[in-house]
Amino acid sequence: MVRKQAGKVDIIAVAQAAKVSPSTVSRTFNHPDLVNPATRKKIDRAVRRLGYIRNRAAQAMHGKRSGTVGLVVPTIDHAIFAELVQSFSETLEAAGFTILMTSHGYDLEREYAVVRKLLEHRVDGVALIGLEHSEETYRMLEQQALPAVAIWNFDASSKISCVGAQNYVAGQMAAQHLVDLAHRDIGLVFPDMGGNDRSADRMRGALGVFAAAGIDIPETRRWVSPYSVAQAKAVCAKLLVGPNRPTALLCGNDVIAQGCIYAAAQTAVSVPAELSVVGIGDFKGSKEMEPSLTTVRIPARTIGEKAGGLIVRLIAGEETALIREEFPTEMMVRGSTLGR
Amino acid sequence: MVRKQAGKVDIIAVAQAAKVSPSTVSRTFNHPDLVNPATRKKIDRAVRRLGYIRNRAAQAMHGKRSGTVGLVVPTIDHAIFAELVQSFSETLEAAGFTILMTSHGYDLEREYAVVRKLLEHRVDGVALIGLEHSEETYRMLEQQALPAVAIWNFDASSKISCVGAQNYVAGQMAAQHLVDLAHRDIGLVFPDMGGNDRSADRMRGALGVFAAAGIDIPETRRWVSPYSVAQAKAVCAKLLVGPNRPTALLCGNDVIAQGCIYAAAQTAVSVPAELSVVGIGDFKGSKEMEPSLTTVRIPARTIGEKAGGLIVRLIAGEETALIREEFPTEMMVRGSTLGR
DNA sequence: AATAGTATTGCAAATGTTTTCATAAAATTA
DNA sequence: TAATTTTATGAAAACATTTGCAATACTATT
Repeated sequence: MVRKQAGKVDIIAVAQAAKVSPSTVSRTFNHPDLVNPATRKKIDRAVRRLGYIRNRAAQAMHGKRSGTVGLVVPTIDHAIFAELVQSFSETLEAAGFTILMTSHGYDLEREYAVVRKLLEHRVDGVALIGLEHSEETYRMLEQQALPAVAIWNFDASSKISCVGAQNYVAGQMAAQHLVDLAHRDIGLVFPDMGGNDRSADRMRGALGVFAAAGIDIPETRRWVSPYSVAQAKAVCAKLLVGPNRPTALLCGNDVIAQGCIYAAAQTAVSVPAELSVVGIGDFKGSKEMEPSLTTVRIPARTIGEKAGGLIVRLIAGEETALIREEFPTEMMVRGSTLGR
Repeated sequence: MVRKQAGKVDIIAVAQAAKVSPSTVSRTFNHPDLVNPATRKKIDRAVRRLGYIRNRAAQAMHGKRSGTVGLVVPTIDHAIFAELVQSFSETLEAAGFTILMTSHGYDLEREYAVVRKLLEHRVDGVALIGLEHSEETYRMLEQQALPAVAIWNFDASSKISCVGAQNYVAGQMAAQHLVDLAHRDIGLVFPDMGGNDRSADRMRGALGVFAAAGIDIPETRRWVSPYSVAQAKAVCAKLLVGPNRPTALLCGNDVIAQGCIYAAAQTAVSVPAELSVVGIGDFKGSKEMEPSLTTVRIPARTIGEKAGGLIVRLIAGEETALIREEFPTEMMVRGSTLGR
């Protein structure tokens, strides 16, 4: 008697049930046009009856694509990445891919490890957030000759394909807006910059504009806040009490800006009359809050979609060179800022 | 001369480079204690020099686990799922798994298709959101005897393991709070209930409490809003104008509640003096907004973590029965509600 | 020094599929 | 009706690993 693990339905079991060879079953899946409709029907029935599910792992061994794309994010739990990830994965799913997602919590060493793990799973391509990655990560990607795209940042001299905006410019825009409104005493509230080139670029852009306008931002006017409404609110609440407060706050992103606006409400500082607040990102809800948030729009959905499309093309081999797509940022002037 | 694809480094190439057999290389990875430390070092060097990356697909063929867990969500782009997904995946990554994530946009047919695709990739387990799934999906999971857990809802008679809260109770709590505050003219703002048992359960719970208190909520006091601050704000702004408005609003979740509060600010209706607003979920930021949102807390992080832990145990075979873990909801009374 | 263990290693079979090549059957043409 | 082409199928090799078994090389024991 043949030993037959219950529930262990493979292509051979299907072949036996349908009284054909395994090759034919395989063909029904991969090249249906090559098999007789009648046979196909028999096989379909057997597949259904046995509850057979193809084994992509075994397919992947034949140099076939695995049908997966790796996505590496610092964390999903940020409004902005959620939006990005959603549009990126929608695009890829529409093209028949499944997303292998991992996060590294802004730790570049861990990023290397997770990318490596993705490669072990033989993903057909990888997407990373930003352009700041360890040498090792870049080397590995290059050596494996794997389609890779960096999402979120645009850099004309990036080592891998990228789809995104110039955070540097976003920082400039936000700063310029405040300068245009004649603010001179400006506070900066930014997240920590370790392993986060987005933030660093924005800060650089902003400082450049301020310097050009002859505005100095001393250390005492710079605050660090994690990416969290709660913590940003706490940080801002502290800086807003007392008479010596800035007339405007430039925040590293919208979540921090949101925290600042709530802090102002809490401490009865009127926005925008007494304090202008500008964010960066234009997250969902920023426009709706009261007062609505003045911010620099970075088109997350579009970027996610385009990045998805690009990696599909890269995998299909339709695109072979290094591709860089830039999406412009846009100043969204709303209710949270006012001229001096 | 042996044909040798450049960059095609497999275990055999490593074996040759290290002058051992492929078996030994394999063992260095899977049972390092069985191989001589000196040999191991040789092999390690070869691996490093050649940039070899193991092929999990090939491993998975030997009945070994794939090291992946499927996660199926309606969408990631909701604050609440982001939090859940993050804590779930952190737990799994810590246990060495990689997440295969897909979304279905609240379409149960599509859900079946994506779960099937996950099975093709031979995930070691699957996690789904909620307990409302198609018959086919349940059947397939059962037939494949795959570790599966439903996250978010608790139901004492669920067909698969579940880790979550009772949305029914959450609805009750929110309603009871308003009843306790002596509100009688109450409006309901809920998302559409198709493919979304969470919402439906909350609504049922709330209506039960109102009925018991002798409060009727006519059709004219029920509004539907998608899960979006912007749209919720628009819906609420409309219902708040005019003299005939309810004294309290019970919202299907915090995002909608947030929209309502902004709408009130926009239309100069004072919260909580003129209008009480209660949400469900206690998302990040709900506590910080001004006024802070009264809501029913569903502990997303904890649920995500526990669900992750459970599926790990299920996969390891440490847990074999159907497990159901309930996490209690909690009424968070904050600034957005006031007695009549 | 002989024996019995024990630690290492290699060989070969097995895993679930795809694909090339060959063959058989059917359809078309002369 | 025979020859030719086309269509449909199967056999077997290939893919990159793991693992049971057997063989060999050490160690410890007497």
